[in-house]
Amino acid sequence: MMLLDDRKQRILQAIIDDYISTAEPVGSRTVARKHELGLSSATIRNEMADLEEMGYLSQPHTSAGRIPSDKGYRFYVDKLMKVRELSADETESLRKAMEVRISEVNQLLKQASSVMSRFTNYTSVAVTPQMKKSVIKAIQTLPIDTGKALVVVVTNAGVIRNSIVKISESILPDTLTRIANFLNDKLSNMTIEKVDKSIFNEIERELVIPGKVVKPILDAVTHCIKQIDCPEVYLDGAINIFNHPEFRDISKAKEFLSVLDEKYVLYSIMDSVSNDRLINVLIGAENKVEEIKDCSLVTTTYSLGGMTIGSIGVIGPTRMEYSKVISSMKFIREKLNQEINKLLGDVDED
Amino acid sequence: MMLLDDRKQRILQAIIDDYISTAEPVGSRTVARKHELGLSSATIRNEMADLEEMGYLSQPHTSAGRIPSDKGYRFYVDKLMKVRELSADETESLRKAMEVRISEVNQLLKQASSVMSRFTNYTSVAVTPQMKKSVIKAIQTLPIDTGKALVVVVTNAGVIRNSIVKISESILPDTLTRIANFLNDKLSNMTIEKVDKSIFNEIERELVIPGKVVKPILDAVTHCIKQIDCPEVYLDGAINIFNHPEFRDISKAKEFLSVLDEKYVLYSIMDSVSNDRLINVLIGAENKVEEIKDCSLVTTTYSLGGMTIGSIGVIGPTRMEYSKVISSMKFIREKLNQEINKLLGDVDED
DNA sequence: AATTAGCACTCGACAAACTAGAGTGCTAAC
DNA sequence: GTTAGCACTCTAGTTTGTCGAGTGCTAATT
Repeated sequence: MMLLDDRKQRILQAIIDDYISTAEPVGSRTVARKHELGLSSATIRNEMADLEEMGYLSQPHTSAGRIPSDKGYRFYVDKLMKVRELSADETESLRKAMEVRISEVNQLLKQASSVMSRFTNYTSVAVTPQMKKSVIKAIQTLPIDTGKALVVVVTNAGVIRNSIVKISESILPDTLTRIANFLNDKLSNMTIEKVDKSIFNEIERELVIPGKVVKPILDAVTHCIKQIDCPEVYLDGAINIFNHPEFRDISKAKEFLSVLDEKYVLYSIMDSVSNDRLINVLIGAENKVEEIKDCSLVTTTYSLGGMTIGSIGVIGPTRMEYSKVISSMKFIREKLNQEINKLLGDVDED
Repeated sequence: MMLLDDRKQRILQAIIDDYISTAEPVGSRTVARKHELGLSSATIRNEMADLEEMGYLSQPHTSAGRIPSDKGYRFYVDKLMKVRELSADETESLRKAMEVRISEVNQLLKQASSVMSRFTNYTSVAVTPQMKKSVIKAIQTLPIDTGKALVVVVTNAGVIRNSIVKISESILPDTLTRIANFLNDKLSNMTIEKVDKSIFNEIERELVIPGKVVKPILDAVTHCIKQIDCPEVYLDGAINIFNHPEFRDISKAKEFLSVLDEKYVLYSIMDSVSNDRLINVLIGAENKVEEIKDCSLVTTTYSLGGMTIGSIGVIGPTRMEYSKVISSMKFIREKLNQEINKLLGDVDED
């Protein structure tokens, strides 16, 4: 495959920069005028025809300027784009926005998502991963009231779930404590994927307590574990899409928003993004969901002790300010990792 | 003020029924044709002119049919509308949709909201109320790991919040239990609005435990209480608005969605609705938020032992299928109250 | 051989002009 | 009190024409 020579690259960059800021197809004259390449429009015209043939640009219709194709954006993001430095004001406001007392990891993610959407003017998504590999740290049962108890499950990733159970009123707090201790012995330090029916059966056999009390508690534990494993999706700044002309058409806006409404679709997209890089960029049809094939997605993940505990992404039109999004996301990622450590740092020890 | 005679009422009803189903301004001919009132279009024309003068109808422009005004809808909802009975299929599918094992009240609300939006094809909002009047049932501290403990607060309304605290590693589980017992003695059965700085100061004075441990735990309790009191807003079916022609205009859709995005605006609307009736209907400009002055809101609340623990609403264009919305909401309300009782029935005892 | 100027052509966006149709208000007849 | 008839109004949709930006090609220039 033919490579882009230096001049072609500069022209491509000029076109994409221009298109990102104006949203209008870019013509040869514009390139010649605005960017000082020392070339006439005719020359640029020829180069643009080449770039189109090579698949980096496309034409909405014959007598319009060119717009970047997915391939064009890909090249731009990988090779051409100048990384934008955040100004002091910007870092300051991001830093401030992340300074909130937060007690659970999910809340932190949610907050980060909100910050990103406001800062970038795009829509932001945050998801918690499947937690199959996370480890149970503690299980506790608390008497709340006559006939009621609370079951709490805590994992090494700082996720906490609880569930109320009705129990016979004759159960003494001590009994509950005994059950909790037994559950802790059996289950703590296990990954949740390993917790299954057979273990519960075993527990039910070994733990002989009069009155039907063990079963409902085990059910509650199961329920908590299911909830821990069940990924959550947070969304922010959905209406930001109305700021971008590509969604002026109502049916486009609807398509986009309908994807956001289906949380599991969103989840599967976020989940399928490979996370081999710090920041991942998925351009246009690189994602498989038809409805958002004109959108790009910039994502990153957070981890604690080698375990991914959440990922966050910004989604907007392919004509996205990649530079701004990527640099702010790097910053937020950093900040978020710090916060997570502050919060849970020493809980984890692998 | 002049009252509507029987014929005017029937004509008004015909017009509104028609407009609700077609979304097109209704002309005199249409009324004469579709609804068998035994009157000619000319007569109806005269009556319509009267109805307009009286404020029940309005004309988008001189040579169009009439559309109902807010006042017209109000009369329709209060007096004219035939209550729609849900079919067996419909009740069945609603009943099924509400059958999910759910452990916390908020989840239940969220589920109800989702069901309503799917069933009605409008957007649904659910909010938890301010919980100032709710009563602390239990506070517990759990050791999770060396240097970490979990603080859990439970209220009579079934709301549970927790917060992680870092504590010195030398604190023994027994000490934690002692602290918890002390907190329970002091705080349980108090309404959360009564819990303030001075009580915490008192506790800090009386509860002498070496090592800085009491303070962080109290902070965590404060944090949990703040969270309990902090209302939450759930949203579902936002894209449903695209099904309705009044939002075909992108700026209208944006206005609507921007209100949904501002959770606190939504909250304040839902909160301000008087709940003196089973089902409340707020039509058009009856709500004070400019952006949704062309929308109506149908709401209801759920309570447990006299305390409101959540409210849910459906929001859509003023041209709403009030009948369907109201009847399904009645059903969901019923169902939800049952579920809440099943879940928390005997926790509460006033 | 690469670059540029020049020119005919294409196409979409926009505005002006026109048409069809639905609905009204009014008057006069029933 | 009700209805038929008619002139009038206004919107939505279509047609037509114009403008301008941009292209591709060819021939001249460096």
